[in-house]
Amino acid sequence: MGRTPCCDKKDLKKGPWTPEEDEILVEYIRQNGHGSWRSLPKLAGLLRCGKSCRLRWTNYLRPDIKRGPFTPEEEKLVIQLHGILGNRWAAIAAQLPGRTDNEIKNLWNTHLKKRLLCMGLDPHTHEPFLTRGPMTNSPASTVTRHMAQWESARLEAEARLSRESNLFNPLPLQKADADHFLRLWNSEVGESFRKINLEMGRSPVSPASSSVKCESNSAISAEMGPSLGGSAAVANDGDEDKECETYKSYFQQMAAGTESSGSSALEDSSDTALQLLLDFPINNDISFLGGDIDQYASSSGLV
DNA sequence: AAGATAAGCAACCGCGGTCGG
DNA sequence: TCCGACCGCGGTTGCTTATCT
Repeated sequence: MGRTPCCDKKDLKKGPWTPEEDEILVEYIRQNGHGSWRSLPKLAGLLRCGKSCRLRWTNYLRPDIKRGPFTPEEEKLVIQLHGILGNRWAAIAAQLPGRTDNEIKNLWNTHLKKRLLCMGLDPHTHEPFLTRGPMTNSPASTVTRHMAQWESARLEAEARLSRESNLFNPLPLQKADADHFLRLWNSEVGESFRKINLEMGRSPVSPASSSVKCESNSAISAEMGPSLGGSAAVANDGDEDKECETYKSYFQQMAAGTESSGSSALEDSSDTALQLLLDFPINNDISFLGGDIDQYASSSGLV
């Protein structure tokens, strides 16, 4: 019963790959495909375990891998997706063509995490350290997390779909993504998500949560930027002030919503948050959804 | 110039889900 | 239905290179 062991690890080489080994692996996969990773090393004549071969191929030798430094746009996208998905590197990598999960993980651990820390942001939550307590209960933060949950599920399904469709369909990924997202948004799933947001807005909110303080531009972008798709966390151009104003007005509306006791105000703030999500990043930051997103958005009455 | 330290990155390890026998 | 191998993923390690003192 069962299968034979994966590899007995005896006489198997470890450590860095040599150019000769790379050549053997590439040539074998080019001619035969990888098939079963377990049997590949033996068939190809490599003294490596299948796992090592798979890793080498997926992280380094695959022909569609984009080498070289990350562009600011890619870094921005990684930060935003991390705010939504957390440390799910494979799901993040699925949105960055040519980049591997390992590469993105390394980028995050060596660059982006430090960048957020320098800005006073918690790399795990993307929220400011200083306003951590009240903010975690703030409506903005709650809305963000609910959105993140929905968005997380969407991206996971999307990543799976794109992997599968790439096997058979050479069509550009981005258009398909945009279609998929908008169909989903306009479907019952999206509808129920919007209802959840409204219901969540009715739940009691501590008065302390209204004391939203904008410690700095970066503090604002921590709450709005990564999670809602804003870009101030990595903004490096002249739009920072404009973006900050957008964030400030967002929080003013959030604070106003919690100060008034009526549920309608909370519903409004949820809607406002949703609207900002739809309005704010659509032309810039959720570029992976496709260049003609405006057309889809307007035709579906989202903007 | 040399040693120490930091940064970057490739690769390994272990876990959990899935699937085959 | 159960057991165990396979696969993919995220966390971690360790080597190499760059920078600092």
